Amino acid sequence: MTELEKGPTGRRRGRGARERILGASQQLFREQGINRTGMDQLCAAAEVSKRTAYQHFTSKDELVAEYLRRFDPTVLSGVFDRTDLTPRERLLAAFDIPATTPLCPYIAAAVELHDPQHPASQYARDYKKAVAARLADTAREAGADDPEQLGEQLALLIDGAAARTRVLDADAFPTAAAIAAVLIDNAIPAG
Amino acid sequence: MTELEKGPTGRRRGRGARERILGASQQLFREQGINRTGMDQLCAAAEVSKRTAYQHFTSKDELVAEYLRRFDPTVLSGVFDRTDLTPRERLLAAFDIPATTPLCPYIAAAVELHDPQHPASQYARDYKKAVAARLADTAREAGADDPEQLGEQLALLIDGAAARTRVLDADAFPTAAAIAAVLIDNAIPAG
DNA sequence: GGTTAAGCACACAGGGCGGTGTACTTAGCA
DNA sequence: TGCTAAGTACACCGCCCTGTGTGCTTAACC
Repeated sequence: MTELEKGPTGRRRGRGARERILGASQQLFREQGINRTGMDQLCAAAEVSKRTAYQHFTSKDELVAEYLRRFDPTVLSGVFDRTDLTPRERLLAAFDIPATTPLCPYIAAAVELHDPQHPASQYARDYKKAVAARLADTAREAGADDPEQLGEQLALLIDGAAARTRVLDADAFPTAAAIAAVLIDNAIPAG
Repeated sequence: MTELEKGPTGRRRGRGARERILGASQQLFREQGINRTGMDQLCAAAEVSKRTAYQHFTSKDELVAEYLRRFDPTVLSGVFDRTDLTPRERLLAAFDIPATTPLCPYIAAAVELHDPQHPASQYARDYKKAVAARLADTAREAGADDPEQLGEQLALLIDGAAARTRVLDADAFPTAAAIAAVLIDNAIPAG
């Protein structure tokens, strides 16, 4: 006599609570921020009882850490995997994507959590370094003089565009892309 | 028989509460963040009773707005006023200063308040635009081809360095300064 | 010296949040 | 069919936070 909806697996709504919690986190933490999203609201959105949530994650901090660790990087990695683009085009394409995303969740998390020792802050650093490394790889592929430097510079541009977009409420990625074009042309001997 | 300390004006500690509140805000909001700083703590630091604080500011939001509106921009404006430097040197000097400041308080406020309609968010936008305008002025003075564009670009670099410094817990301003040097040299015909 | 504005001390209301306790229900499996 | 793991519903605790009410004290100025 249950009126609960059945998922694609044919299981009861309740099954797979952990994934639904993480899914709701992705949405709510980004839209509203971490501190402004209470566990009550999050559980309601995930269609999960609060008790269950605290059986999967011992605390909200742990949930936040997992949310950042598991942050879906397909948006950015998708750019690096596009074989139809030249390395130079791939570097520039990195500035087209994030315009849709309001602000890099790692920057927001670093501000909101405000504790460099927080496990989530560690994941944020890891992610930032990983992005810079991938940019450096592509820069090397493009034949840049100093790929590490260029990768770090491009990563800084992305973060700057993200932060400025957030504060000014206006897309700053075109400006960043223009700078990137200059840097890339300066760093690649042949052009 | 009062044991209260006397200030330089000879007045009782209690006088000038508003200024002390704003002063404590400057320190605590920056060090701990806005949301993590309670009014109790702030009043204690300002040596002001809570009741008095709420007579000067009807709400914490109003205090936050005033804190941002009154944010002391001498650090940055001091750079622009240095007549001993060439315009080009002044543009580059803008990347030496903010290393001491943990993160531009406006970026932090935009994340913490999370509401573009918040009056403080308006002040944040005003400040960002003002900085970009001053950079553009100096760029024009330096003979740049497109001063507005260069000013916007340099402002983005500053924000990027600030954000990245915060997340990575490592000074990113040298990287930003290196990019700035490239942009400036590219934008000024004579060099 | 008396008036007035500014400030103080302190308790407390009201609400939200993180987190827990308890008793019940369901799905899957042997 | 009966056991177990997963989930549910819901009340509840304690904490902290913003904001207020009340009565008292002090400084400044005429």
